[in-house]
Amino acid sequence: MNISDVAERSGVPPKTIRYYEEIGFIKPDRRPNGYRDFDETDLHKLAFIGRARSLGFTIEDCRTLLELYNDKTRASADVKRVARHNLQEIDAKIADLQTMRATLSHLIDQCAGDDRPDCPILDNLEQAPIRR
Amino acid sequence: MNISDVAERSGVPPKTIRYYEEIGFIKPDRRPNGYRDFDETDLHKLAFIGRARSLGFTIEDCRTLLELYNDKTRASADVKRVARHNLQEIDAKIADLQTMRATLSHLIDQCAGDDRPDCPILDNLEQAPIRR
DNA sequence: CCTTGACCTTCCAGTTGCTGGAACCCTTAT
DNA sequence: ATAAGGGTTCCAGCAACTGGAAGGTCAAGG
Repeated sequence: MNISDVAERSGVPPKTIRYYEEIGFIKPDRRPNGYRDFDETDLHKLAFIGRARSLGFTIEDCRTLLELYNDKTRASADVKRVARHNLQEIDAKIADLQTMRATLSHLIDQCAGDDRPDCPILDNLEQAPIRR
Repeated sequence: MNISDVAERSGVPPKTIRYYEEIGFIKPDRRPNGYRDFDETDLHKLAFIGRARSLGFTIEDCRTLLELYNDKTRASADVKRVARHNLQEIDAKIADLQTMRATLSHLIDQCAGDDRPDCPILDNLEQAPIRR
């Protein structure tokens, strides 16, 4: 299979596939003309990584998951642990954004939004940043 | 004021302050020995940018906000517009993360998390990625 | 006067996860 | 023969810093 076929079928763009080869996720064969030749296993792996990425797993998470995926004797508990960790990170990001949202939304409500120059948003931004 | 003083008082690390100078946010004086010499205005601007960043404004947003901040005749409506746009982006990110969270959380619930190798999480990851 | 340590400086590289573009080769159809 | 549409490599760049190396400066202590 050529790269554009596997891109279409896996949903991962060619550029990204080359990148995933570069970082060692897949090792497709090469034809005599230098073209990459993908098999069904490559296809599965790419779809797997693509889906994991779209669920917010980092590249390093994917590396771990891919090992577990390749190891047919792994315990589901190991996978669950990685997934739980990812879920925690997602929750932390959501909480962070919701805090931001509350503050900003409050500021927007306070601002008249007219032609006058006085603006509570700018006034508030003069405070020290929120440390994290 | 030296860089570490202004870093402490503004809450923005020295490295980041140098970076902000590089991209033109501030233009502190220089002493004969080459050290940067910050005044109160620099301090205010740095705190302003730091706080805006912590509220999810991008660097480009900050550039716009800084102009509005410097322009004492600006209309508060202009500031409000930038802030509203930022709020929309934050909402979009939250929605995205919540979708991820729901899918992942569902998968985790489905997974026994024991010593056996069968795992609904891995099975599901084999599906095509979520396109966006 | 010398040393020590805490500052400060610049510059280069790395982070994350790709993405765009240039320059070039290969294949297939007309 | 040629043109379109594959494929290849390599280099650069995005955001927004952050770390580290190599070196200059300053104030205090022995």
